[in-house]
Amino acid sequence: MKIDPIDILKQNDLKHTKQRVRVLEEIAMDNVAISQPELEKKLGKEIDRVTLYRILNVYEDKGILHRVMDLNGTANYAICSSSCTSEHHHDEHVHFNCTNCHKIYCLDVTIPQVKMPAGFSAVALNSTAYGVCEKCNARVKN
Amino acid sequence: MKIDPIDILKQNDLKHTKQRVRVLEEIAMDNVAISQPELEKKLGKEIDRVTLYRILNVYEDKGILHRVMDLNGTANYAICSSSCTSEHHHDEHVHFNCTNCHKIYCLDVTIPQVKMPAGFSAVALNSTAYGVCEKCNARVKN
DNA sequence: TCATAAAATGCAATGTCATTGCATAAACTT
DNA sequence: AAGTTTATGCAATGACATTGCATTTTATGA
Repeated sequence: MKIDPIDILKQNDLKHTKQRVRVLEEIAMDNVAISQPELEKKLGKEIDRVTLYRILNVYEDKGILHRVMDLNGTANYAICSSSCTSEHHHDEHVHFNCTNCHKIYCLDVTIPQVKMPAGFSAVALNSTAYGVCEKCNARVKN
Repeated sequence: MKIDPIDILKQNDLKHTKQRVRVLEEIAMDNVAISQPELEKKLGKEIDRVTLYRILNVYEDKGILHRVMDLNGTANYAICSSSCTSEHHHDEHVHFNCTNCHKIYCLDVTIPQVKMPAGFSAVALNSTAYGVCEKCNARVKN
């Protein structure tokens, strides 16, 4: 999937600023979700802390990014599939949270449906696996 | 399942203090996970903020409680099944996070196993459904 | 039961992280 | 190009968690 930050901004009626473009570029870099602290480390020289928060919030509201919480309650962000809108976030894939490098991967694995008990109506289902990721496993072996 | 706070403390080599007992009592009250802020609201008069944090941490370390993060990154705590130890948390049931009352339920539904991509080794799998819970659904209908 | 040692508690201070208000700067419109 | 609207950056504030230390409480053994 090709990501064009400028297209995304236009489609969502957002003004085109270099900060917003940079954030999208950074998050689209690979298929892992990136945490707010990491983003801040990478973009801190170019973008103010506050602006970063605001951009991330706008993107989440618009359905451009989805937010995943890791075990420490830190927010991680990844590009949403194209079907997400501000009304509906479809985030129906399994996440993988590496306990070594703390990266969160969006796996290409759909979440198996589970039966809810009577009275409970679910609108979304999240699933996160914890363990050691590809890269960290490789690093140990070699 | 019957919960006896004093037994639990003995089994885990923890000193018997009234604060520790109160925390366990409060969390064992129903089958939903309770958040740190809620606990603080309920116990704030009896227990100092800091002590509460420390107790929760000890309980988590010992495998007495497990911690679930909600969408806002707030920690929620629930009594662990008896098989949890400080080395291994088995938390292999689906959680239900009510978007109305924000309670987190531990459902009696085991998480379906999912296949990991090559290279990824998972040691734990968490699953959380979001929606409206039993009680909130009932409240709307009547 | 009392004295002692070990540990938990409460308070104050510190640290981290997120949010708000406002002046300035940048982007879209005509 | 000028004016309006919106985003940005900075400073201040607010919410939340952690650490150090003095005091209190619990467990142990005479």
